[in-house]
Amino acid sequence: MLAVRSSAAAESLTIGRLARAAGVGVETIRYYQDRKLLPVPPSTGAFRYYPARLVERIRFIKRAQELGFSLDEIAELLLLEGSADRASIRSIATDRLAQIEHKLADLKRMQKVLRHLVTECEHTSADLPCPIIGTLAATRREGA
Amino acid sequence: MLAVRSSAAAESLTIGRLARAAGVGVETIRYYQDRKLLPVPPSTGAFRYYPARLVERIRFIKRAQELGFSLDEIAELLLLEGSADRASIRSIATDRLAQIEHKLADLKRMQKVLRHLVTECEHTSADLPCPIIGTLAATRREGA
DNA sequence: TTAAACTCTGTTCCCCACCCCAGAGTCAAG
DNA sequence: CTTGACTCTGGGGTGGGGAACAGAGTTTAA
Repeated sequence: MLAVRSSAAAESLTIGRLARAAGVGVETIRYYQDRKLLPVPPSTGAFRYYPARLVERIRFIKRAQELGFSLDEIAELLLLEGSADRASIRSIATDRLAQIEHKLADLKRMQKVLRHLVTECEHTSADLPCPIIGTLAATRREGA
Repeated sequence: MLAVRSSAAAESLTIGRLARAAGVGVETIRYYQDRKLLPVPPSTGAFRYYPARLVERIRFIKRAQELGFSLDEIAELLLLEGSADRASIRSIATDRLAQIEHKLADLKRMQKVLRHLVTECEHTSADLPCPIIGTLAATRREGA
């Protein structure tokens, strides 16, 4: 008998079982509690017992993380969960989208430069100094 | 007379002047010293004096950072600076390029999913639950 | 009943690239 | 010679997302 600690049919789990069920570590759950992403159930006795539905909540968090949301953003999403305020939810998502697009632009620039440098390095005479180092070392004199 | 502390014509700077000349903070220089990216000059007297050529070295570091190299990678590049070992230099650069391309792929996936979710959210009835939340909350049952 | 496995709270550590502070000493200009 | 700007060493904090551990108590299966 490890379940049914709280009222009626709500199964409850110890923190370790909850962690395993959700595929995270125990410390992660405690960390999410600190970050207010998960509730801290009252301790009836020595241990705390967690409703099984928190498994879904943890998976929500993990899926949101895969999309690049920070834990703070996820906390906001959780507050808005089940609310009718879809504009606010969209706003968090579009902010995140903008961050992603910004980062994409950065990375594409880097990719272009690095690709160019590697190609240069492959195709210039081995007697000359390496163009990768050379470019990094060069003081760019804009005008000249 | 604040220069010419060391031998002959090599101008030397205090750490603050070096920092300003290179456009970084004093702490950054000390940090780079800890990380072995910059030498720690011997202290002749109470203060240390830095050769002006370190300005170029710091700029090298900063330019490499803009291309996304970590300080450890930059340390390797600095060791190879001036060497004829262009294959090793290229190898560091192509590793970094691979990291960038990996990250680009991740971000493009996220972008795609988020764009889709935002569009869905905009175009579905306001009476229904928000599809952004819904998707995050949904337990993916692969088979069904 | 006993031993293994678990839980509790609290603290500390990890990576990365710095930033900020304190207090004491020092240097350069006026 | 004073003043103000600087330097020295050493320590702490940041954010993100946890991991690891200590020491004591608890539960549970055999």
